[in-house]
Amino acid sequence: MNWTDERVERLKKLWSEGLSASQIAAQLGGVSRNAVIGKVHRLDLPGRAKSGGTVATGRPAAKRAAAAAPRPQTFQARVAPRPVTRSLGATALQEDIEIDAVQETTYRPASNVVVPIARRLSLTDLTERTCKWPVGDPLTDDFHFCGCESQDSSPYCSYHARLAYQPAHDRRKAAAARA
DNA sequence: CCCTGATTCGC
DNA sequence: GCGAATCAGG
Repeated sequence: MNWTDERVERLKKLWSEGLSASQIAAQLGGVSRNAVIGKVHRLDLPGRAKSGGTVATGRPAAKRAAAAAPRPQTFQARVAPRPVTRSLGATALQEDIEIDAVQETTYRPASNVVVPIARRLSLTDLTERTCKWPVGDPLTDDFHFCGCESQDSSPYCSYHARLAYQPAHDRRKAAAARA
């Protein structure tokens, strides 16, 4: 990716607004957070005085001569595929529960399901370890993602994973019971 | 481990 | 100039 004037402007703006380098990288796209940080320094923009990082000792001298390191991957984790068949326009978690869990399955009455506390993350705040369960109407600005800690490499937290991946036999039972 | 920014240096 | 590798700190 090329640092066009326009992209540099966006970088300056976002950096001044206090976004982290990784968030800016995600927003600009096509660059790593390292690239963003490097650019920030080259532009001689004011650093974060004291937050997070500290003065590093820098890289130890040459060592990657023979490396030819394989490029890790510029993560392009977009939104996860929609898990459930309905309720795209649901406004809140509670509604998802009613529609998908209560009706579809033979609801277990007193199961100790812990409803996660939504962190209301926006798209650019998602990482590979945050729950990507969409909440709200994507067309309105109250739309956000659950953002809870996701299990293992799952795109969802444990709670939403249960809603997303209902075993076939569960659904069948529910359907039979209804009919 | 997750994240943050900082630095060096091969390209 | 660019940014991956690496470091150091929360």
